[in-house]
Amino acid sequence: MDAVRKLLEETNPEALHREKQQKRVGLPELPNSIKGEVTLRFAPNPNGPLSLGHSRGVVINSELAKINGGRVVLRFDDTDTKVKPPEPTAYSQIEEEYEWISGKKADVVIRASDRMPIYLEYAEKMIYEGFGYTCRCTAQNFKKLRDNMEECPCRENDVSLNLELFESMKSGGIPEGGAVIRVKTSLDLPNPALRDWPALRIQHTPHPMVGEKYKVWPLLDFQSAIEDRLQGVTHIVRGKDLMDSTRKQTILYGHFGWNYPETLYWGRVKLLEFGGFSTSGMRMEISEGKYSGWDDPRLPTISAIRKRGFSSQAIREFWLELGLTQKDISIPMQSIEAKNSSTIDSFTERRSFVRSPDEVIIEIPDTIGDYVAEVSIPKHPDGTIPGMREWGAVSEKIFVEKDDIGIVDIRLKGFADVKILDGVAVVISNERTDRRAIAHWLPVEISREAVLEIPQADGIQKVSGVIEDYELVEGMIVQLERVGFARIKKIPNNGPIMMSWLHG
RNA sequence: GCUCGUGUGGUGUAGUUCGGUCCAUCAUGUCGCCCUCUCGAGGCGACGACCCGGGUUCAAAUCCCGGCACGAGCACCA
Repeated sequence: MDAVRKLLEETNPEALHREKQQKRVGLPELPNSIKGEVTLRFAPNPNGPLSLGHSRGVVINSELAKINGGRVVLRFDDTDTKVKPPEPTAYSQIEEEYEWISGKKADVVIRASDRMPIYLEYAEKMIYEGFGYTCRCTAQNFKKLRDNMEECPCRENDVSLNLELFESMKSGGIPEGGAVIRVKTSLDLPNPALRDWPALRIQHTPHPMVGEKYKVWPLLDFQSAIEDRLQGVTHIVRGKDLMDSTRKQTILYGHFGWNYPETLYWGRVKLLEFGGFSTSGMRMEISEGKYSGWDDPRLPTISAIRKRGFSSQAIREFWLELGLTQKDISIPMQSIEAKNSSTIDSFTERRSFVRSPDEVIIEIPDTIGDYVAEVSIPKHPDGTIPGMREWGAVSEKIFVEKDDIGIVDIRLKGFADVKILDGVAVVISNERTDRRAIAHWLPVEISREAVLEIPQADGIQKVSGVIEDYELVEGMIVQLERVGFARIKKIPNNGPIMMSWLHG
């Protein structure tokens, strides 16, 4: 060891003074970027509102824009009218959800369906220049040829015929599946997915936003490539399942004589409790009545988790900590919940919620010396929220959880040490006399019936009890002492207060 | 099958570019303790990892070669 040390002193003295390593925080440097001249984009399909999975894109892109002095283009990739047709209400909802997640409006908002003339123009230019052609092969036939690195017969058609066919496609003269516009690539590319890839196809299904105006629609790889160029996108951050998109688009950029943006990737994320994030899948299950709507608490959508009470800061910190690795990962929901706990805890008031409440009679023995019946408990134990919950003077009836009564010697939080026997709690002292367990409880006067709804995979579990009826407001998030975080969902004039479970 | 990508504790993540106190960072988790009054909060502590096999080197998580495992793409979806 000493020999090594000596050697190091001679050859590499700095190595001896290395500091204990620290964890790098925040996103890594954006390659090839100039501060203030960075443009990123977030391009969801508006076939439904945003899911938790989408929020990664919002967070990463908006954060990169923030630290690089750049901007984010929110682009609706709505060029599929058939397989994943757009949902008209999703556009504005996504804009709003983007703002909620990132804390800032998108700098630019565009819809691909509004910009069709531009894409068609570029398609025509591509054909005219000879690096695009109209292919009338069936998908199966083309695949067969492509797999053998063989040209399809349409490839040799001259430009005028290609243009003529393109016109015919646009005017509706060719049925769906009857033709496609392809980008010429080298056919001996090792990756078969890249060979003469399709850029535009025919769709006769009307588009929910622009109707039947267009019969030819660009595919993602073409539309996205053109639009990124037009918007001056400098950096693309996308899932690594889209690596082939990068390669296809790079070929197209080459044809046009453009330089492709820097591209970064993230791996696939699965939430253990939910699996993947399929918008179309959720859309189907909602319409089947399996879920009450996009904001059903069992769904991994932004609207659902937001309604449940997750903070956008927690979502941001969560994704930022995962960073930009290309690993495919599975995350337990618990880790987002832990993040949320730490972000909301300091500004979340405490309340007592007694489950399975049993009535207990308070008895104050004559032998007790100083006794105070008044109870007031801090709204937050650390004082981050000033003020007390003033319960007033405790009369004789209180509620205690069934399980706590069995403990016998217990402390009623914020009030007194008691001994509970046969439904009677004999007060020992207001002050703590020993290290007995502390239980939450409620005087009858300030308690009100309440039901806590806990979403489960197979339905909603309902836990009933009594809630501390002190300054409760519909919509507020509280931490139920010894239970967990919950949202006050509904305070009806009659009947129990409804609460929805957030997490522990 | 072809193509591409990824392998650091239970789960994530830092460190890998340019080999060196790296007996490896941080968070979460699990377990334990504490709490000036929540045993699902908070505080403190413990546990726990470089995919495998070779090679280069005084020195390998880091470089080279070969395996293996996992994931994704191969749609006229995005």
